[in-house]
Amino acid sequence: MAKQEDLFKNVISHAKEYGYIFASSEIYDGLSAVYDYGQNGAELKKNIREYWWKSMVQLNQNIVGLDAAILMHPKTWKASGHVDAFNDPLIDNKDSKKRYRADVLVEDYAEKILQKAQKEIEKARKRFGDAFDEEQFVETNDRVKRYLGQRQEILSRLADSLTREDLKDVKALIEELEIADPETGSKNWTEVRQFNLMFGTKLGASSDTASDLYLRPETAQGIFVNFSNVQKTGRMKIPFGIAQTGKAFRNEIVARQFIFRMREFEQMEMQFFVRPGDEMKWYEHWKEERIKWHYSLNLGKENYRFHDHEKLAHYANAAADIEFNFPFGFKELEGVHSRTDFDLKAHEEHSGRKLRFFDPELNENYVPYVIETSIGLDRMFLAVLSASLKEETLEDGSTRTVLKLPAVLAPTKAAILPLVKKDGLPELAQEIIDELKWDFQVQYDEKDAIGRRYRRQDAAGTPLCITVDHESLEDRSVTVRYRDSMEQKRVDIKDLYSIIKEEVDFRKWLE
RNA sequence: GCGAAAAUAGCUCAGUUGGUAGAGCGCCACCUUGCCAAGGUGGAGGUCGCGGGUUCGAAUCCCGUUUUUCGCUCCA
Repeated sequence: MAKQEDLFKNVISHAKEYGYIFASSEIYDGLSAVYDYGQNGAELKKNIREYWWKSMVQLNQNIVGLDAAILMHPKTWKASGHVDAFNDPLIDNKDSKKRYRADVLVEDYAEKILQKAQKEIEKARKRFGDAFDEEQFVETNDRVKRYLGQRQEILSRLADSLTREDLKDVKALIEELEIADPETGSKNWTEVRQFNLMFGTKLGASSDTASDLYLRPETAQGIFVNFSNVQKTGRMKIPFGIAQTGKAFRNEIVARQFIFRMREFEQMEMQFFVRPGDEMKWYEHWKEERIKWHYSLNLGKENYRFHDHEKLAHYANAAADIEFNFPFGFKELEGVHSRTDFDLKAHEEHSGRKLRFFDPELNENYVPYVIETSIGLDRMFLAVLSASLKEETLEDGSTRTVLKLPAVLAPTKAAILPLVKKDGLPELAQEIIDELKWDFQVQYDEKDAIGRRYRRQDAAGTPLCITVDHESLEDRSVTVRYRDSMEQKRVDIKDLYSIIKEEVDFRKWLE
């Protein structure tokens, strides 16, 4: 365990040292759970995004892209359920230090009263046998009437307080009912506080006329509200998908574990619209497709596993996570969800617009069902980075730090190194760069001994080093040195393009 | 949000009972060498996280605060 913590610390400090990730606004002490991507991080992140985008949009004729705005009409979040689901009144117990949802505490209490009433009913049923009339009993038995009345009173007062956002009254209710911490029995509660998981902002410059908006907590809704636009203008036929990458924002109570849980993060989502009844077939299809995508990067199959949801969200009828073995254990990396027609139906109701598809084969109109694949780009970044960082012991007993990034994702594809910085070697190196830079991200380095430069590129994740020496001036050949094997071979300068291409080719990696 | 720990140069860390701020690595320049991190010379870089207090004097003692890490909690 201690070893795992060390590994995670190494990943974090390596990420900073080699220009991958910096704390946001670091010169002002940083901003909690917000990070910036540095010169190498920006490249790696872009390459991951591109690897995903190509696999979705470019390789599938029935999937198209979209780039919806972060700001959306406030009704969107009412329809999606986020206004209700992301608004939790929370209360802490001062003795046990446990945190609970205040409304759940009260609801559980009301549930207990209901159980008492049901016990009475069961008792009566046994007593009266077949002659038992439940309806009549409930209406006439004082004890049952009292229980049910009590329950009703509690629940309506809770609902009333929550709609008025009167949190003081929720606290008062908990005190009046003498609700105790379910685990410890303590009644020493803090005030009830509202945590809105969505970031609010204002549209309009003057504060009195401005209207309240939210920064989107997920990118999916941008796809749903554009369903008909894309379907009609793209002449899309079911089944088809809409893919999107973009920022989403959540005001997490506790955001931690480096870039794993951030307040501002980037999602890569694809919503696949299918005929109702076909959803399980497509759910299985996309589970398989997505895990194949992950395996293609060779980060180790043993580092992935599926986790099927037992408890389903309000919108789903099947859901699985693809979990990755991060330095702090297996955690969610991607979700594949069968979202039913929940979202499109909700938007139909709230907008009054039809979000349907006319299926010529069935000759009927329906609201399509949706299979969602949703992956956190920042989490994928962390997965790639932490799985790639290796400390190797070489044959001679010395060690080297090497970042074995998949070459297709590496920020710099090749470093061009003159053996010495004289005799015309730098000039030839520069000539090679000027030829390669049109197709690949390449870098020049002439500082320090050649061995040291190799190691520097190893640690930064560059898959290839190309060394120019005196022989190069005579026969236009150079040494290519491979990061992972440390092997070298002599090649012609004119072959460099195809050698690099072979290493970083999208098709070679994904097919 | 609660509890615990930490914060000194780009990085890793020393810094004695309170007395002018240090090392190694890295970085920059020049010289030398040249195929796996190891040569030489010179140089830049720090209000010791921030704010207050005690003191003749605070990196060091006290209080507060911010950030980070770990545990709990939360996670459509």
